[in-house]
Amino acid sequence: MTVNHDLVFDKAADLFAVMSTPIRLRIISALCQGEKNVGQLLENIGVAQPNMSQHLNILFRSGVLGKRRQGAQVFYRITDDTAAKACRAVCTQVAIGLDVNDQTNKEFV
Amino acid sequence: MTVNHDLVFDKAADLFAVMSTPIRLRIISALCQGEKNVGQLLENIGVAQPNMSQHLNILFRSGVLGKRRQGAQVFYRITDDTAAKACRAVCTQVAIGLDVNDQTNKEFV
DNA sequence: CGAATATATTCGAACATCCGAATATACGAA
DNA sequence: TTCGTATATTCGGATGTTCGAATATATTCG
Repeated sequence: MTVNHDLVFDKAADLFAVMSTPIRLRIISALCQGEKNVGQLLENIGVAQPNMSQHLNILFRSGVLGKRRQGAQVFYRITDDTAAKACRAVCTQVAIGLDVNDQTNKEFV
Repeated sequence: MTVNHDLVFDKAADLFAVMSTPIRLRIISALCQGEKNVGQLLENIGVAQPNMSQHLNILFRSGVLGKRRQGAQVFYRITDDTAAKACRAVCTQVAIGLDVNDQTNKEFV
């Protein structure tokens, strides 16, 4: 039994769309270092709080992130390794391309 | 000398945006098997010719594809391995997720 | 309970994207 | 040059995305 290619490309395109804004890539990158709550993400990433919330929701609904509430705070974490790896791979390659003086630059998580 | 993260995330997001439609993923996937001209791509992918041309142009301008003219035909090829690998990796993972009966499904180029 | 903090939702405008239709350009053959 | 084929461009409408502003909800503390 083999999978329907139409569906695969549709779903893959959806995932790429989820990763198609710098803010969401920043969020994924920040969470690669481990679970963080919204306040911590706001410290790292220059974006308004409601805007952050919307981006987090997009990442959550797409399955890239999971969340848990702890008191008044909500902690997000990466739940889709494929997305995180794609983020890391592409960001690393882009960084190498931009930084021709340091081809070993691998600082992207 | 270290690269500017803002720029990296911007450029990576652009690349993800380029890969965020099923048609363009199909094109990339088809070209992983080797260079093809526009007519051949039209045979493989159900899309109108002007539409195909627009998608090819987007992929070309972003650096994912290269092209060469040979007579009346234009041949496209993959020039950005990172994009092709990201396409392959994500499509394969999505396919595995969709096809729980065949976890070894690796047919995506 | 009321106030303070943390996070989420809704709304609307600005802007971007995708497609189909029509048209344009490039090349080869006659 | 004219015709036929191959590919590209332009335009417009429909649709989607992003952001800021305003507001709503959830939780803790006093």
